[in-house]
Amino acid sequence: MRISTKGDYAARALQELSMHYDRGPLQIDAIAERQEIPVRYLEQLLLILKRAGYLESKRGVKGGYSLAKPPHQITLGEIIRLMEGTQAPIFCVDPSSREKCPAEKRCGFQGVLVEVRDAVAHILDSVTFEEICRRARLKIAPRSTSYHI
Amino acid sequence: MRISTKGDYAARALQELSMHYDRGPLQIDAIAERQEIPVRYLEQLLLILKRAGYLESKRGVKGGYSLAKPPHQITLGEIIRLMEGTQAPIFCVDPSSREKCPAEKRCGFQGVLVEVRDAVAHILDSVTFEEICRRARLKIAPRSTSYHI
DNA sequence: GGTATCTCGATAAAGTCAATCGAGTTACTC
DNA sequence: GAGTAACTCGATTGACTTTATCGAGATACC
Repeated sequence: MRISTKGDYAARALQELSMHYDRGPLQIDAIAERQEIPVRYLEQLLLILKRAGYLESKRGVKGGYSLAKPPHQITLGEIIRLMEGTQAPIFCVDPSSREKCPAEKRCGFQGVLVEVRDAVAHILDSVTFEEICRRARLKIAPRSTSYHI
Repeated sequence: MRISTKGDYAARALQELSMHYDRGPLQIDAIAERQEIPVRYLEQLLLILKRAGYLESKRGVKGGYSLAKPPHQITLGEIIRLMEGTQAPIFCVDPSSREKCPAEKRCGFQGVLVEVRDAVAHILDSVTFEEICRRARLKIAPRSTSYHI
């Protein structure tokens, strides 16, 4: 699995939105500025997230984006899969691909690659954005033990 | 981590050479044919493997490539790293990269990505080409319990 | 001397990634 | 109801990477 800027930016945007959850919409410009993402590119990514049901948007003055569900119901794994297309390290162990490996019958490492894929998926699917927020807050204010959303 | 044809082809070539270990050199054409790899492309990959010390070559009639060390001393992990450049899912957790993440101070998922990187490395580094041969042979002749190199 | 084979660097075709742009549409505010 | 702030959407572009392909050469064996 490789994470390109697409998945990276999307995850970072969702982190910002999670940290702002229940406090009204956040504007594209604000997210882009805080995470140093090109605005016009972020625009596209937020649209993808919206169409997939993760975000709600509001137009006009005081508009912006907000989460369509609480941070603890969104995992990093689903976002990466949505943005990157797959998590498989190689096409022959990609469940969403129907392309078949020509050497499958004499391939000794396909099994290993399946293990890799599953290990990665297990880690990413077990982390929600609530957890990501918690970790981000620990970095920003390491001494704080309180927990605000 | 993503495995492109480069790492894929290299690993498959090494598998062929491992299965032929101690039985003299194998020619590029033979390897290419068995694994359905473009000959002129495989040529380049074998050169990389040779320069890195994994292969020996012999020119002229009955020449070809052979392993420079026994299959159990080569891991899939080192080959993937050699061919793909890195195993890190993203630049900010790539130990060989000096590029720094601009958002590190407020990033909640860098830790998760480190976990992913280490999990992948652990799996790939624990598999040698001896093991890969064993698995390939099981596929080719599932009933055989004998073990030949 | 001739043939089989590896060696090496240059080049090219194709695809992907990461934006950038322009022209909308919607909704709020005054 | 005019104006402005904000999201929407599709097209395009430039750079880069991947995946080869090619031609000419060097080496070893018979």
